[in-house]
Amino acid sequence: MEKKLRTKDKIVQASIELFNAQGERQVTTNHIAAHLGISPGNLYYHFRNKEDILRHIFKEYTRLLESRIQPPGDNAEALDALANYLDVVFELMWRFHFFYANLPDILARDPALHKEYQSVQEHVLARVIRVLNALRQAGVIEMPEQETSEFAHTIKLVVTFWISYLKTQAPEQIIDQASVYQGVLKVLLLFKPYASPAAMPRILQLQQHYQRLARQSESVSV
Amino acid sequence: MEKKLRTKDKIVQASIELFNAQGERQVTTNHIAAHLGISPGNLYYHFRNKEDILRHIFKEYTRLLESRIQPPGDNAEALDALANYLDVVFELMWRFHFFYANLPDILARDPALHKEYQSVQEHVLARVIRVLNALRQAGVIEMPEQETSEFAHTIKLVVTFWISYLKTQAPEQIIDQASVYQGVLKVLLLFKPYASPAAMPRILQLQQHYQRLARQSESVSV
DNA sequence: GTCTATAGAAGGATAGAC
DNA sequence: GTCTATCCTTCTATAGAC
Repeated sequence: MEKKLRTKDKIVQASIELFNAQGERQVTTNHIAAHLGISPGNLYYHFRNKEDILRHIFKEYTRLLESRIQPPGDNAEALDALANYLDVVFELMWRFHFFYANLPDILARDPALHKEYQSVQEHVLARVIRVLNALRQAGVIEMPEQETSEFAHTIKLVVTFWISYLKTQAPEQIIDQASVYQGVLKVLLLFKPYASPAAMPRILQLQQHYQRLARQSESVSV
Repeated sequence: MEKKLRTKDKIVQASIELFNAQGERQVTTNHIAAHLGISPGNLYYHFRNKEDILRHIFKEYTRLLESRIQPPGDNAEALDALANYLDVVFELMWRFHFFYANLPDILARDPALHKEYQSVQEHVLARVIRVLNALRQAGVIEMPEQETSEFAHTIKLVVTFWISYLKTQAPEQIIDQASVYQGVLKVLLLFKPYASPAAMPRILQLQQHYQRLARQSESVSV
């Protein structure tokens, strides 16, 4: 929240910016330093190497994820929990989209980061399963209980690689916030065939909500 | 089919092998040359650069894809067309899994290859839509017509990034043929909620077929 | 904390002899 | 067609002065 950032924080913020704009692989430590008007030596005073920067970025990502997602105890309304999950996940996906654009590559280069990522993903999977079970119990979806876990994996796959899919389909890598939100619609589509007739209006309402957010983007008509 | 391969073909074959085993990014032109016991200079006599090799590999991939997939006119049985699509796509995915393991990265480095890939993908999308329409007309699935295209994209996304998902989830990148076939099961799961009661037995039968192929792998229990 | 200068390593690619 | 030798470029990372 402070206006004055220490150099270390400025490096993290500039890295996120540059990675998102040009791709993580394209941006070197020298580029980051030049962008900030500092020397490479100074950057290496604050971080051991580029992986070290990436780990800090991931920590920041995790911190935001955990702070924004609804606490598990909050049983207000099953569909609200789903919307909250989608809101949080896709907004962070937009803010850190460089990470999702080349996930296997980034993880393969740093086993320590890969481990951390997996540990976070276990929590995410558990949360998705919890949301699905709540939706079943609330009568929103009709889904065999033994399919829940598999379905949760499918959701996670679609969410995680939506950005990558966009990049492989689009002629240029024009990823904007609206195109990211088209991914939410893809996830909702997965739910639709499971929706109970009674819950259909609410699902359609949710769909329209995200359609508005995704509208601005004509980049990909998928 | 010939036993004697020209050096150029040997380079392509060795590249596929090494890329699959160690990842495309990790394998340099020098590695490829050394593996074949030839000089780097010799390799560069046959190929302008590494991208040139990758383009040749992709051409080989495309050739196999088109030669094995059922011709569109063949209206024998809608579910057979689906099985044929899954068989061909996942078998080739296994043989060229390095390509799928880092698709956005590989495509981002070579705009020409990206264009070719997109052109092939358009054909694939059209084929998937044709299969879906055939399944609807045969009464195998019940799906609103206006959802078909979106659903086809979802299938393509899940297929394309199944390998990447495996790599992000598994502790080590142990991709074997059985784990690749678990992706077929994920795709079938997408179909299940749309299956008409009458067709369910056939779908389950297909599911069991691929479960046998996927059985050997305990690497990931997703 | 920050800078300048530079070492060091890796990979891609080419020249020229055979 | 193939080899040896080598250059060029890019990037990471460190040493040492301020």
